[in-house]
Amino acid sequence: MSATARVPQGERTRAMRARLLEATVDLLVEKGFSGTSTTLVSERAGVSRGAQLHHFPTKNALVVAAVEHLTEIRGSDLERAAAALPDGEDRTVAVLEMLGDHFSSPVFTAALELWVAARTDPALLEAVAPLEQRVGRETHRLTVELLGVDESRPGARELVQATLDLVRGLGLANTLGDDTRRRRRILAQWAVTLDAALDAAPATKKAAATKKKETTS
Amino acid sequence: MSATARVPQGERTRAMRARLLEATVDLLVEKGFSGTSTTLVSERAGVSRGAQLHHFPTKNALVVAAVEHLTEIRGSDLERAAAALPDGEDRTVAVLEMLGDHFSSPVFTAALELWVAARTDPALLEAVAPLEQRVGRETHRLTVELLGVDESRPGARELVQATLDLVRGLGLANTLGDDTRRRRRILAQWAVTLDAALDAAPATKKAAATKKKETTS
DNA sequence: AAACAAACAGTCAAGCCTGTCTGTAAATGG
DNA sequence: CCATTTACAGACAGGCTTGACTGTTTGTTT
Repeated sequence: MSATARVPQGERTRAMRARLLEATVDLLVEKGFSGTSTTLVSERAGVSRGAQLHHFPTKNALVVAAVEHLTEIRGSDLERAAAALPDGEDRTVAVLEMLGDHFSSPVFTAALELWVAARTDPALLEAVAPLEQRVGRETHRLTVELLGVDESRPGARELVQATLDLVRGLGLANTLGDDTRRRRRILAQWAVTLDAALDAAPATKKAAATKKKETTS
Repeated sequence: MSATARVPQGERTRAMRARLLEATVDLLVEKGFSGTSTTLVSERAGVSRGAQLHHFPTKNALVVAAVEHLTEIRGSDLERAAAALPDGEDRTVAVLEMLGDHFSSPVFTAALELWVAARTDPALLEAVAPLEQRVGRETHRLTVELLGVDESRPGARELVQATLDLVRGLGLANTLGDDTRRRRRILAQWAVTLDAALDAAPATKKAAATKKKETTS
């Protein structure tokens, strides 16, 4: 009689899929996209080949699910990091370093692998493109909010975009070796320049809340 | 005696290797790194498998040679594009667009594939890292020269680096679809900001030659 | 011109990867 | 408590890739 439902099926499925997706992301970072074979994933996840194929019938299904999983991780990572930002005077530099760190983290590396692979894999592209676009838009929105940028000012929007493309480029540079020191120097300088550019003719800048900086030496 | 050297061996070797390397680079762009199999390369190059293995005994040898080949192409491409730059007043924007175009071109795409693959392939990394570093330094030098930047001024060097990392990021964004319009807008704004930042306190700026801009509205 | 070396051609085996297939255990529903 | 469905296990075949290997042609050297 005791032998009724020990572990409900929903729970089992969730755990199994989670383990597989985590292993997939880990392997993307460790071995790259082409090195992430389904056999390796099942081994790494401690899941039998049969079970894996049950939950994800094809490699594409697995990878697409991994893309979605990764997108969620990236989103929550960013929000968490944003919430932990100090409110002090060096707000801009803190925001930039937070972004720079994110785009140099393993999650970005995994995303980069998928990104590059998707370029020559139509099926993957179909899954990656919309999600990446979403992440891009959200990151933009978040950055605008964190920096208190008035996007109605001409050029402001482009400067935010440039900032994000810059950290993407820095993230790319970071994949071939630790680039932290260089990144810090560059972002510190960019923070000064960006502030100057955005404060140039403040018009109705809502950032009245934010303390204005006349930092320049 | 007339039947001496019809086609000298050196010539044949050079032509054969060139065909193989070109095919390799083409396939990197078309199919990505993992899609670039040695069989495909030999087919594409119109070279027998035996001949291929004669010139490049292993895939690694082929790819490493392709990296070097690509590095040369990138170098000469950049120099050629630099030489073709107009001398007019919008020098900065022209330089930035030239860089942006280069980092959005097929050669960059091929380099990106190698770059990403090298991250998880020690043998490849050994070949890619030093060459990429060289290209990076040369690009930096070229940019400094084209923009007439005085690197002795604090922050100037970092702004140039930021510019290059930005175009790298823009190049990355361009791989998932044509991004030309957005890139132009961003670079136009970046040019304004960069000029303002570099001209801020001109000290002994040698760019006395370059016309000064008080563009800001 | 003869011997030698380099260039070129194509076949073959070993290994890996993916996805199919058959079989077993566990859980839910009546 | 039995039937049905879902979860899990592992063997297997087909395809592709790499590099080794044998044989043929072409250029070089003396």
